[in-house]
Amino acid sequence: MTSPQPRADLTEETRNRLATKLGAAGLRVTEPRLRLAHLLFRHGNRHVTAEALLDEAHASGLRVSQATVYNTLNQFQAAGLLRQVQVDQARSYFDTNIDVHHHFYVEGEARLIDIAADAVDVARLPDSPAGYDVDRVEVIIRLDKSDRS
Amino acid sequence: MTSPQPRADLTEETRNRLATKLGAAGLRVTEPRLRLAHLLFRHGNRHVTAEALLDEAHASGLRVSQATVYNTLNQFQAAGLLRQVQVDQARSYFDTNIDVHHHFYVEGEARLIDIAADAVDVARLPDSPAGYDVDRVEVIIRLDKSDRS
DNA sequence: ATTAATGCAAAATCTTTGCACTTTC
DNA sequence: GAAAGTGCAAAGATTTTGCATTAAT
Repeated sequence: MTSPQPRADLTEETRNRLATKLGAAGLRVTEPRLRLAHLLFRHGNRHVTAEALLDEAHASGLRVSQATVYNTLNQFQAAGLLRQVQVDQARSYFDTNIDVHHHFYVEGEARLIDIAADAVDVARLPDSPAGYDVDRVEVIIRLDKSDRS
Repeated sequence: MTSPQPRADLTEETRNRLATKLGAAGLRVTEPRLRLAHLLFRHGNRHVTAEALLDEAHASGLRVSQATVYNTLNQFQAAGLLRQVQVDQARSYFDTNIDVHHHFYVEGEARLIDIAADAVDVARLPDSPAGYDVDRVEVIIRLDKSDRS
């Protein structure tokens, strides 16, 4: 029998890396944040809802409250570690990919798929209304299941 | 003194036009729907939240319930008379412009501005994942108030 | 020591729903 | 008169908040 691994693969090295990341973002390094950050960032880019992250945290043995998950997601977003994607009126999605890019979205499946920035060419943009600047341009390609004939 | 106008400028002619529109969309012609449709469609394109429409209805002397406003907006949307725009996790916006077009959005001001389809050039799109078709392409240009230096 | 983070439960928002009654077709 | 719409209030769902306790700087 191997011994239980309450902290999964959160090694000292990973902890240090994440602690640096949090520190650089101006966030205090706490155990819940470290472990949530680990869940979020360990495996490439992903899209996550608050509920999904809470479930995942619990499944991984992390006892964290709903409030902390919401606070953490919002703080990470404010700190630029996550991006919020608005595709569904019901839930918010958080994207660990903070580079400029776009999304496919399949309604009904609640599934987001990243599109690399250079895969879409937004050639021309209208002038912004006077007094306003472009913050960012979001392209969402809404998909339907194709019904073959 | 002129007599009160409980139905504002909802003339017989307008009622007939709207009744035809509802009928063509497969919706029964009822007084609340007719009056809400009038508020929505009388003055060019607009963006409206359920709350705003309810307030407007009450201000115009129409006694409708919140439930009816939500039902009506959802039915109009399902019937293709309105388009729902997802820009804010908090509230849903309904757009009376059902043609292909895009939006500016100013967060914090809860303001949507239409962009004509031909003012944006989405030159290249990635292939959709296998088994899925493009329903529609949505471009949202998020704006910030420009701070002059 | 100060300041911030966390948990818990309650509150706040927006939206939907159940059901009795009314209206449309 | 059958089917659908409406109002009312209650329920649902997601997200936020207040406050006491705990942890980080």
